[in-house]
Amino acid sequence: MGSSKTPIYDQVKAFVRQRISQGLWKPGDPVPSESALMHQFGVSRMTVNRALRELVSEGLVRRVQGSGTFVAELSRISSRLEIRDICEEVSERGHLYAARVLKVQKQKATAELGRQLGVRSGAVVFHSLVIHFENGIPILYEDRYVNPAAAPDYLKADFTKVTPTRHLLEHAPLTEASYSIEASLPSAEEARHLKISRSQPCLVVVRRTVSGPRVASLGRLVYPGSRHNFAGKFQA
Amino acid sequence: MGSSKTPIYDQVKAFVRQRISQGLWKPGDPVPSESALMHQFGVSRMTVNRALRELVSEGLVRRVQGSGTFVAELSRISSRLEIRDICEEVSERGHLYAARVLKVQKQKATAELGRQLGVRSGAVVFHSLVIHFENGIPILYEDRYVNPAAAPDYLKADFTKVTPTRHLLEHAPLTEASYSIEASLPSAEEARHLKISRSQPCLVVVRRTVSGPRVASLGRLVYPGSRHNFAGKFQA
DNA sequence: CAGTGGTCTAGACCACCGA
DNA sequence: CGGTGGTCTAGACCACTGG
Repeated sequence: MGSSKTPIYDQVKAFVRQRISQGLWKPGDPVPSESALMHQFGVSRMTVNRALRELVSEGLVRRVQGSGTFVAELSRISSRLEIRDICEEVSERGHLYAARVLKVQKQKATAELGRQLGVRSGAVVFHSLVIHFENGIPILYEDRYVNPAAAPDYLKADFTKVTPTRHLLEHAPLTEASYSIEASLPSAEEARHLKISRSQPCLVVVRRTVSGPRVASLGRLVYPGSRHNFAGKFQA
Repeated sequence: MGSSKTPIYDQVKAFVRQRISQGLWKPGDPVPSESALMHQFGVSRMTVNRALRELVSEGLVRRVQGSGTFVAELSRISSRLEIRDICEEVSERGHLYAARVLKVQKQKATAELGRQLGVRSGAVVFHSLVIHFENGIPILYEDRYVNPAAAPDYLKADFTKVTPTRHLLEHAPLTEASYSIEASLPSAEEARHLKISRSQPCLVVVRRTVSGPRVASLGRLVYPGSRHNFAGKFQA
Protein backbone atom coordinates (compact mmCIF):
# COMPACT_ATOMS: atom_id res chain seq x y z
CA MET A 1 0.00 0.00 0.00
CA GLY A 2 1.17 3.49 -0.84
CA SER A 3 4.62 2.16 -1.38
CA SER A 4 4.88 -0.58 -3.95
CA LYS A 5 7.78 0.87 -5.90
CA THR A 6 9.52 3.52 -3.81
CA PRO A 7 12.59 1.99 -2.18
CA ILE A 8 12.35 1.59 1.56
CA TYR A 9 15.38 3.78 2.21
CA ASP A 10 13.62 6.57 0.34
CA GLN A 11 10.58 6.15 2.52
CA VAL A 12 12.73 6.42 5.62
CA LYS A 13 14.43 9.50 4.20
CA ALA A 14 11.09 11.07 3.37
CA PHE A 15 9.86 10.38 6.89
CA VAL A 16 12.81 12.10 8.51
CA ARG A 17 12.93 14.91 5.97
CA GLN A 18 9.26 15.67 6.53
CA ARG A 19 9.59 15.84 10.30
CA ILE A 20 12.44 18.29 9.87
CA SER A 21 10.91 20.52 7.25
CA GLN A 22 7.70 20.75 9.23
CA GLY A 23 9.66 21.96 12.19
CA LEU A 24 8.64 19.02 14.40
CA TRP A 25 12.30 18.18 14.81
CA LYS A 26 14.42 21.30 15.17
CA PRO A 27 18.14 21.78 14.63
CA GLY A 28 20.04 19.96 17.36
CA ASP A 29 17.18 17.61 18.16
CA PRO A 30 17.95 13.89 18.13
CA VAL A 31 16.68 11.79 15.27
CA PRO A 32 15.50 8.27 16.19
CA SER A 33 18.35 5.79 16.32
CA GLU A 34 18.95 3.23 13.62
CA SER A 35 17.50 0.49 15.76
CA ALA A 36 14.41 2.56 16.53
CA LEU A 37 13.78 3.26 12.84
CA MET A 38 14.57 -0.39 12.10
CA HIS A 39 11.73 -1.55 14.30
CA GLN A 40 9.41 1.27 13.31
CA PHE A 41 9.67 0.40 9.62
CA GLY A 42 10.28 -3.29 10.15
CA VAL A 43 13.38 -3.28 7.96
CA SER A 44 17.01 -4.24 8.27
CA ARG A 45 19.59 -1.98 9.78
CA MET A 46 21.57 -1.53 6.56
CA THR A 47 18.53 -0.02 4.92
CA VAL A 48 18.01 2.52 7.67
CA ASN A 49 21.73 3.17 7.73
CA ARG A 50 21.73 3.99 4.05
CA ALA A 51 18.84 6.40 4.46
CA LEU A 52 20.57 8.26 7.27
CA ARG A 53 23.92 8.31 5.50
CA GLU A 54 22.35 9.89 2.48
CA LEU A 55 20.66 12.50 4.64
CA VAL A 56 24.09 13.33 6.04
CA SER A 57 25.51 13.88 2.58
CA GLU A 58 22.54 16.12 1.83
CA GLY A 59 23.39 18.16 4.89
CA LEU A 60 20.14 17.54 6.72
CA VAL A 61 21.43 15.56 9.66
CA ARG A 62 24.67 15.08 11.53
CA ARG A 63 25.80 11.81 13.07
CA VAL A 64 28.13 11.26 16.01
CA GLN A 65 29.51 7.83 16.62
CA GLY A 66 28.61 6.54 20.01
CA SER A 67 26.17 9.35 20.55
CA GLY A 68 23.44 9.56 17.96
CA THR A 69 21.94 11.29 14.94
CA PHE A 70 20.83 14.91 15.14
CA VAL A 71 19.09 17.44 12.98
CA ALA A 72 21.77 19.63 11.41
CA GLU A 73 22.01 23.35 11.96
CA LEU A 74 20.70 24.81 8.75
CA SER A 75 22.71 27.94 9.27
CA ARG A 76 24.00 27.90 5.78
CA ILE A 77 21.95 27.79 2.66
CA SER A 78 24.05 25.66 0.42
CA SER A 79 23.39 24.62 -3.08
CA ARG A 80 24.96 23.23 -6.13
CA LEU A 81 26.17 25.97 -8.44
CA GLU A 82 27.09 24.89 -11.91
CA ILE A 83 29.41 26.73 -14.17
CA ARG A 84 28.78 25.25 -17.55
CA ASP A 85 30.18 25.37 -20.99
CA ILE A 86 28.68 28.50 -22.50
CA CYS A 87 27.96 26.83 -25.82
CA GLU A 88 25.81 24.14 -24.21
CA GLU A 89 24.00 26.69 -22.16
CA VAL A 90 23.07 28.76 -25.19
CA SER A 91 22.08 25.72 -27.25
CA GLU A 92 19.89 24.51 -24.43
CA ARG A 93 18.00 27.76 -24.53
CA GLY A 94 17.35 26.99 -28.18
CA HIS A 95 19.46 29.91 -29.29
CA LEU A 96 22.18 30.27 -31.84
CA TYR A 97 25.71 30.08 -30.51
CA ALA A 98 28.72 31.67 -32.18
CA ALA A 99 32.23 32.68 -31.19
CA ARG A 100 34.81 35.12 -32.47
CA VAL A 101 38.46 34.54 -31.81
CA LEU A 102 40.40 37.72 -31.10
CA LYS A 103 43.65 36.12 -30.14
CA VAL A 104 45.30 32.70 -29.89
CA GLN A 105 49.00 32.87 -29.36
CA LYS A 106 52.09 31.93 -27.42
CA GLN A 107 53.24 34.37 -24.84
CA LYS A 108 55.90 34.69 -22.15
CA ALA A 109 54.53 34.39 -18.66
CA THR A 110 54.97 37.27 -16.28
CA ALA A 111 56.17 36.42 -12.79
CA GLU A 112 52.67 36.60 -11.35
CA LEU A 113 51.06 34.60 -14.15
CA GLY A 114 53.81 32.00 -13.99
CA ARG A 115 53.27 31.60 -10.29
CA GLN A 116 49.55 31.05 -10.72
CA LEU A 117 49.97 28.60 -13.60
CA GLY A 118 52.80 26.79 -11.93
CA VAL A 119 55.39 27.52 -14.63
CA ARG A 120 58.62 29.48 -14.51
CA SER A 121 58.50 33.20 -15.02
CA GLY A 122 59.24 33.83 -18.69
CA ALA A 123 58.15 30.35 -19.76
CA VAL A 124 55.90 30.11 -22.80
CA VAL A 125 52.19 29.88 -22.10
CA PHE A 126 49.15 29.97 -24.37
CA HIS A 127 46.83 32.93 -24.38
CA SER A 128 43.39 33.10 -25.95
CA LEU A 129 40.78 35.81 -26.18
CA VAL A 130 37.35 34.73 -27.35
CA ILE A 131 33.99 36.49 -27.53
CA HIS A 132 30.90 34.31 -27.28
CA PHE A 133 27.60 35.27 -28.87
CA GLU A 134 24.01 34.26 -28.28
CA ASN A 135 21.83 35.01 -31.29
CA GLY A 136 24.47 37.44 -32.42
CA ILE A 137 24.62 39.33 -29.14
CA PRO A 138 27.91 39.21 -27.24
CA ILE A 139 27.31 37.61 -23.87
CA LEU A 140 30.76 36.59 -22.69
CA TYR A 141 34.31 37.84 -22.96
CA GLU A 142 36.73 35.03 -22.21
CA ASP A 143 40.36 35.73 -21.46
CA ARG A 144 42.30 32.56 -20.79
CA TYR A 145 45.87 31.47 -20.11
CA VAL A 146 46.75 27.82 -20.56
CA ASN A 147 49.64 25.70 -19.34
CA PRO A 148 51.13 24.12 -22.51
CA ALA A 149 52.07 21.01 -20.56
CA ALA A 150 48.41 20.36 -19.83
CA ALA A 151 47.01 20.98 -23.31
CA PRO A 152 49.79 21.00 -25.92
CA ASP A 153 47.35 21.25 -28.84
CA TYR A 154 45.52 24.29 -27.51
CA LEU A 155 46.77 26.63 -30.22
CA LYS A 156 45.64 24.29 -32.98
CA ALA A 157 42.04 24.21 -31.82
CA ASP A 158 39.36 26.10 -33.75
CA PHE A 159 37.55 27.99 -31.06
CA THR A 160 34.70 28.95 -33.34
CA LYS A 161 33.79 25.25 -33.36
CA VAL A 162 34.89 24.04 -29.93
CA THR A 163 34.93 26.34 -26.93
CA PRO A 164 38.18 26.63 -25.02
CA THR A 165 36.41 25.13 -22.03
CA ARG A 166 35.39 22.06 -24.00
CA HIS A 167 38.81 21.65 -25.59
CA LEU A 168 40.38 21.69 -22.16
CA LEU A 169 37.86 19.25 -20.72
CA GLU A 170 38.60 16.84 -23.51
CA HIS A 171 42.37 17.14 -23.45
CA ALA A 172 43.13 17.81 -19.83
CA PRO A 173 40.91 15.74 -17.53
CA LEU A 174 39.60 18.00 -14.83
CA THR A 175 40.60 17.08 -11.33
CA GLU A 176 40.02 20.30 -9.50
CA ALA A 177 38.70 23.76 -10.12
CA SER A 178 38.25 26.87 -8.07
CA TYR A 179 36.52 30.06 -8.96
CA SER A 180 35.30 33.31 -7.61
CA ILE A 181 32.45 35.49 -8.72
CA GLU A 182 32.60 39.22 -8.39
CA ALA A 183 31.01 42.33 -9.79
CA SER A 184 33.03 44.92 -11.59
CA LEU A 185 33.00 47.41 -14.42
CA PRO A 186 34.43 46.27 -17.72
CA SER A 187 37.71 47.54 -19.08
CA ALA A 188 37.58 49.70 -22.18
CA GLU A 189 38.41 46.75 -24.37
CA GLU A 190 35.94 44.43 -22.70
CA ALA A 191 33.18 47.01 -23.02
CA ARG A 192 33.98 47.58 -26.67
CA HIS A 193 33.84 43.90 -27.56
CA LEU A 194 30.76 43.21 -25.48
CA LYS A 195 29.12 46.27 -27.01
CA ILE A 196 28.18 47.70 -23.65
CA SER A 197 28.89 50.94 -21.88
CA ARG A 198 31.83 51.14 -19.51
CA SER A 199 29.41 51.91 -16.71
CA GLN A 200 27.45 48.69 -17.24
CA PRO A 201 28.40 46.33 -14.41
CA CYS A 202 29.54 42.81 -15.21
CA LEU A 203 29.76 39.51 -13.42
CA VAL A 204 33.35 38.39 -13.52
CA VAL A 205 34.21 34.77 -12.91
CA VAL A 206 37.85 34.00 -12.33
CA ARG A 207 38.48 30.31 -12.69
CA ARG A 208 41.51 28.14 -12.14
CA THR A 209 41.47 24.55 -13.31
CA VAL A 210 43.81 21.77 -12.28
CA SER A 211 44.44 18.63 -14.27
CA GLY A 212 46.31 15.84 -12.56
CA PRO A 213 49.52 17.21 -11.10
CA ARG A 214 49.46 20.63 -12.76
CA VAL A 215 47.46 23.79 -13.15
CA ALA A 216 45.79 23.60 -16.55
CA SER A 217 44.40 27.06 -17.06
CA LEU A 218 43.49 30.38 -15.65
CA GLY A 219 40.44 32.10 -17.07
CA ARG A 220 38.70 35.39 -16.64
CA LEU A 221 35.10 35.31 -17.83
CA VAL A 222 33.27 38.60 -18.12
CA TYR A 223 29.46 38.50 -18.39
CA PRO A 224 27.47 41.70 -18.96
CA GLY A 225 25.24 42.00 -15.90
CA SER A 226 22.23 42.84 -17.98
CA ARG A 227 22.50 39.65 -20.00
CA HIS A 228 23.44 36.99 -17.50
CA ASN A 229 22.96 35.78 -13.97
CA PHE A 230 23.68 32.67 -11.96
CA ALA A 231 20.81 30.88 -10.33
CA GLY A 232 20.70 28.10 -7.84
CA LYS A 233 18.34 26.17 -5.72
CA PHE A 234 18.42 24.43 -2.39
CA GLN A 235 16.09 21.59 -1.61
CA ALA A 236 15.61 20.10 1.83
CA MET B 1 48.96 -3.63 4.08
CA GLY B 2 48.70 0.05 3.30
CA SER B 3 45.15 0.02 4.47
CA SER B 4 44.70 -0.71 8.12
CA LYS B 5 42.27 2.09 8.87
CA THR B 6 40.88 3.50 5.62
CA PRO B 7 37.51 1.87 4.92
CA ILE B 8 37.50 -0.48 1.96
CA TYR B 9 34.84 1.48 0.11
CA ASP B 10 37.10 4.52 0.29
CA GLN B 11 39.94 2.51 -1.21
CA VAL B 12 37.71 1.45 -4.06
CA LYS B 13 36.58 5.03 -4.57
CA ALA B 14 40.16 6.24 -4.55
CA PHE B 15 41.10 3.61 -7.11
CA VAL B 16 38.39 4.66 -9.53
CA ARG B 17 38.85 8.36 -8.87
CA GLN B 18 42.55 8.11 -9.58
CA ARG B 19 42.07 6.32 -12.89
CA ILE B 20 39.66 9.02 -13.95
CA SER B 21 41.65 12.03 -12.85
CA GLN B 22 44.77 10.67 -14.50
CA GLY B 23 42.88 10.41 -17.74
CA LEU B 24 43.32 6.63 -18.00
CA TRP B 25 39.55 6.29 -18.05
CA LYS B 26 37.94 9.03 -20.11
CA PRO B 27 34.36 10.29 -20.07
CA GLY B 28 32.07 7.63 -21.50
CA ASP B 29 34.49 4.78 -20.82
CA PRO B 30 33.14 1.84 -18.85
CA VAL B 31 34.20 1.40 -15.25
CA PRO B 32 34.75 -2.21 -14.11
CA SER B 33 31.55 -3.88 -13.03
CA GLU B 34 30.67 -4.47 -9.42
CA SER B 35 31.56 -8.12 -9.69
CA ALA B 36 34.91 -7.31 -11.31
CA LEU B 37 35.81 -4.86 -8.54
CA MET B 38 34.50 -7.37 -6.01
CA HIS B 39 37.00 -9.96 -7.12
CA GLN B 40 39.80 -7.46 -7.68
CA PHE B 41 39.56 -6.18 -4.12
CA GLY B 42 38.37 -9.43 -2.62
CA VAL B 43 35.42 -7.78 -0.90
CA SER B 44 31.68 -8.16 -0.82
CA ARG B 45 29.42 -6.67 -3.40
CA MET B 46 27.67 -4.27 -1.00
CA THR B 47 30.99 -2.63 -0.30
CA VAL B 48 31.78 -2.06 -3.96
CA ASN B 49 28.22 -0.95 -4.51
CA ARG B 50 28.52 1.68 -1.83
CA ALA B 51 31.73 3.01 -3.35
CA LEU B 52 30.19 3.35 -6.78
CA ARG B 53 26.97 4.85 -5.47
CA GLU B 54 28.92 7.54 -3.66
CA LEU B 55 30.90 8.29 -6.80
CA VAL B 56 27.60 8.77 -8.60
CA SER B 57 26.45 11.30 -6.02
CA GLU B 58 29.76 13.08 -6.44
CA GLY B 59 29.10 13.29 -10.15
CA LEU B 60 32.12 11.28 -11.23
CA VAL B 61 30.39 8.27 -12.73
CA ARG B 62 27.03 7.41 -14.19
CA ARG B 63 25.32 4.05 -13.80
CA VAL B 64 22.80 2.40 -16.08
CA GLN B 65 20.86 -0.56 -14.84
CA GLY B 66 21.36 -3.60 -17.02
CA SER B 67 24.20 -1.92 -18.83
CA GLY B 68 27.05 -0.82 -16.64
CA THR B 69 28.95 1.99 -14.95
CA PHE B 70 30.61 4.73 -16.98
CA VAL B 71 32.83 7.71 -16.42
CA ALA B 72 30.60 10.79 -16.38
CA GLU B 73 30.93 13.64 -18.83
CA LEU B 74 32.58 16.39 -16.86
CA SER B 75 31.01 18.98 -19.08
CA ARG B 76 29.87 21.03 -16.16
CA ILE B 77 32.04 22.31 -13.43
CA SER B 78 29.82 22.06 -10.45
CA SER B 79 30.47 22.99 -6.93
CA ARG B 80 28.87 23.70 -3.67
CA LEU B 81 28.12 27.37 -3.26
CA GLU B 82 27.18 28.46 0.20
CA ILE B 83 25.23 31.54 1.01
CA ARG B 84 25.77 32.01 4.68
CA ASP B 85 24.56 34.16 7.46
CA ILE B 86 26.56 37.34 7.12
CA CYS B 87 27.17 37.64 10.83
CA GLU B 88 28.83 34.23 11.01
CA GLU B 89 30.91 35.00 7.98
CA VAL B 90 32.25 38.20 9.47
CA SER B 91 32.89 36.64 12.87
CA GLU B 92 34.76 33.80 11.24
CA ARG B 93 37.12 36.29 9.65
CA GLY B 94 37.79 37.52 13.16
CA HIS B 95 36.18 40.86 12.45
CA LEU B 96 33.62 42.90 14.29
CA TYR B 97 30.05 42.55 13.13
CA ALA B 98 27.38 45.17 13.55
CA ALA B 99 24.02 45.98 12.03
CA ARG B 100 21.86 49.06 11.69
CA VAL B 101 18.13 48.74 11.29
CA LEU B 102 16.64 51.27 8.90
CA LYS B 103 13.17 49.91 8.82
CA VAL B 104 11.05 47.17 10.38
CA GLN B 105 7.37 47.56 9.70
CA LYS B 106 4.12 46.17 8.45
CA GLN B 107 3.20 46.99 4.91
CA LYS B 108 0.51 46.17 2.38
CA ALA B 109 1.68 43.85 -0.36
CA THR B 110 1.54 45.03 -3.92
CA ALA B 111 0.09 42.62 -6.44
CA GLU B 112 3.52 41.49 -7.62
CA LEU B 113 4.95 41.11 -4.13
CA GLY B 114 1.84 39.26 -2.99
CA ARG B 115 2.17 36.86 -5.85
CA GLN B 116 5.79 36.10 -5.04
CA LEU B 117 5.15 35.69 -1.32
CA GLY B 118 2.01 33.69 -1.88
CA VAL B 119 -0.33 36.11 -0.09
CA ARG B 120 -3.25 38.13 -1.36
CA SER B 121 -2.57 41.48 -2.92
CA GLY B 122 -3.07 44.07 -0.22
CA ALA B 123 -2.43 41.60 2.61
CA VAL B 124 -0.11 42.73 5.40
CA VAL B 125 3.51 41.63 5.06
CA PHE B 126 6.62 42.49 7.06
CA HIS B 127 9.33 44.62 5.56
CA SER B 128 12.82 45.10 6.93
CA LEU B 129 15.79 47.12 5.77
CA VAL B 130 19.08 46.35 7.48
CA ILE B 131 22.67 47.44 6.82
CA HIS B 132 25.39 45.04 7.91
CA PHE B 133 28.86 46.24 8.89
CA GLU B 134 32.24 44.56 9.07
CA ASN B 135 34.63 46.49 11.29
CA GLY B 136 32.40 49.50 10.84
CA ILE B 137 32.38 49.33 7.05
CA PRO B 138 29.04 48.69 5.37
CA ILE B 139 29.25 45.46 3.39
CA LEU B 140 25.66 44.47 2.82
CA TYR B 141 22.34 46.17 2.24
CA GLU B 142 19.52 43.75 3.00
CA ASP B 143 16.00 44.46 1.85
CA ARG B 144 13.59 41.74 2.90
CA TYR B 145 9.88 40.97 2.78
CA VAL B 146 8.51 38.31 5.09
CA ASN B 147 5.31 36.32 5.09
CA PRO B 148 3.74 36.92 8.55
CA ALA B 149 2.29 33.41 8.54
CA ALA B 150 5.80 31.96 8.42
CA ALA B 151 7.40 34.16 11.08
CA PRO B 152 4.78 35.96 13.15
CA ASP B 153 7.35 37.38 15.59
CA TYR B 154 9.52 38.92 12.88
CA LEU B 155 8.75 42.52 13.86
CA LYS B 156 9.64 41.87 17.50
CA ALA B 157 13.15 40.68 16.70
CA ASP B 158 16.14 42.89 17.44
CA PHE B 159 18.09 42.76 14.21
CA THR B 160 21.13 44.39 15.75
CA LYS B 161 21.51 41.19 17.78
CA VAL B 162 20.10 38.50 15.49
CA THR B 163 20.26 38.82 11.74
CA PRO B 164 16.99 38.50 9.83
CA THR B 165 18.42 35.39 8.19
CA ARG B 166 19.07 33.75 11.54
CA HIS B 167 15.70 34.75 12.96
CA LEU B 168 14.00 33.17 9.99
CA LEU B 169 16.08 30.00 10.19
CA GLU B 170 15.11 29.62 13.80
CA HIS B 171 11.43 30.39 13.44
CA ALA B 172 10.64 29.11 9.98
CA PRO B 173 12.43 25.85 9.26
CA LEU B 174 13.94 26.07 5.83
CA THR B 175 12.67 23.56 3.34
CA GLU B 176 13.62 25.18 0.08
CA ALA B 177 15.46 28.19 -1.20
CA SER B 178 16.27 29.58 -4.59
CA TYR B 179 18.47 32.47 -5.49
CA SER B 180 20.07 34.28 -8.33
CA ILE B 181 23.24 36.29 -8.44
CA GLU B 182 23.61 39.23 -10.73
CA ALA B 183 25.68 42.34 -11.15
CA SER B 184 24.11 45.75 -11.10
CA LEU B 185 24.60 49.32 -10.05
CA PRO B 186 23.18 50.35 -6.70
CA SER B 187 20.17 52.59 -6.38
CA ALA B 188 20.73 56.03 -4.91
CA GLU B 189 19.58 54.88 -1.51
CA GLU B 190 21.64 51.71 -1.58
CA ALA B 191 24.74 53.64 -2.59
CA ARG B 192 24.19 56.17 0.14
CA HIS B 193 23.85 53.59 2.88
CA LEU B 194 26.71 51.46 1.62
CA LYS B 195 28.84 54.60 1.33
CA ILE B 196 29.81 53.87 -2.23
CA SER B 197 29.47 55.70 -5.48
CA ARG B 198 26.50 55.01 -7.70
CA SER B 199 28.88 53.80 -10.37
CA GLN B 200 30.40 51.15 -8.13
CA PRO B 201 29.03 47.79 -9.29
CA CYS B 202 27.43 45.45 -6.77
CA LEU B 203 26.68 41.76 -6.52
CA VAL B 204 22.98 41.40 -5.98
CA VAL B 205 21.58 38.18 -4.59
CA VAL B 206 17.85 37.75 -4.81
CA ARG B 207 16.72 34.98 -2.56
CA ARG B 208 13.39 33.32 -1.97
CA THR B 209 12.95 30.96 0.94
CA VAL B 210 10.20 28.43 1.48
CA SER B 211 9.22 26.98 4.82
CA GLY B 212 6.90 24.01 4.80
CA PRO B 213 3.85 24.83 2.72
CA ARG B 214 4.47 28.55 2.28
CA VAL B 215 6.93 31.09 0.99
CA ALA B 216 8.69 32.52 4.02
CA SER B 217 10.58 35.47 2.64
CA LEU B 218 11.90 37.34 -0.30
CA GLY B 219 15.21 39.08 0.10
CA ARG B 220 17.39 41.35 -1.96
CA LEU B 221 20.99 41.40 -0.77
CA VAL B 222 23.28 44.04 -2.22
CA TYR B 223 27.04 43.58 -1.77
CA PRO B 224 29.48 46.24 -2.94
CA GLY B 225 31.60 44.55 -5.57
CA SER B 226 34.78 45.93 -4.14
CA ARG B 227 34.16 44.39 -0.76
CA HIS B 228 32.76 40.99 -1.48
CA ASN B 229 32.91 38.00 -3.77
CA PHE B 230 31.67 34.46 -3.83
CA ALA B 231 34.19 31.69 -4.13
CA GLY B 232 33.80 28.01 -4.72
CA LYS B 233 35.77 24.92 -5.36
CA PHE B 234 35.29 21.71 -7.22
CA GLN B 235 37.14 18.57 -6.25
CA ALA B 236 37.24 15.44 -8.35
C1' DC C 1 19.98 -15.67 -22.28
C1' DA C 2 23.92 -14.07 -19.18
C1' DG C 3 25.48 -9.91 -17.16
C1' DT C 4 24.50 -5.64 -15.23
C1' DG C 5 23.01 -2.58 -11.51
C1' DG C 6 19.08 -1.69 -7.57
C1' DT C 7 17.62 -3.20 -3.48
C1' DC C 8 17.33 -5.72 0.81
C1' DT C 9 18.41 -8.98 4.69
C1' DA C 10 20.17 -10.86 9.07
C1' DG C 11 23.59 -11.36 10.92
C1' DA C 12 28.65 -9.67 12.53
C1' DC C 13 32.70 -7.00 14.79
C1' DC C 14 34.45 -2.65 16.02
C1' DA C 15 35.06 2.18 18.11
C1' DC C 16 33.05 5.36 20.56
C1' DC C 17 30.04 7.85 24.10
C1' DG C 18 27.77 8.58 28.33
C1' DA C 19 26.20 7.00 32.61
C1' DC D 1 28.27 -1.14 30.88
C1' DG D 2 24.54 -0.69 27.14
C1' DG D 3 23.47 2.06 23.24
C1' DT D 4 25.10 4.44 19.42
C1' DG D 5 26.95 4.71 14.75
C1' DG D 6 30.77 2.74 11.13
C1' DT D 7 31.78 -0.93 8.53
C1' DC D 8 31.47 -5.35 6.30
C1' DT D 9 29.73 -9.97 4.69
C1' DA D 10 27.47 -13.59 1.89
C1' DG D 11 23.93 -14.42 0.43
C1' DA D 12 19.16 -13.10 -2.05
C1' DC D 13 15.49 -11.42 -5.54
C1' DC D 14 14.40 -8.16 -8.94
C1' DA D 15 14.44 -5.16 -13.34
C1' DC D 16 16.79 -4.01 -16.88
C1' DT D 17 20.12 -4.33 -20.99
C1' DG D 18 22.31 -6.46 -24.63
C1' DG D 19 23.30 -9.85 -27.92
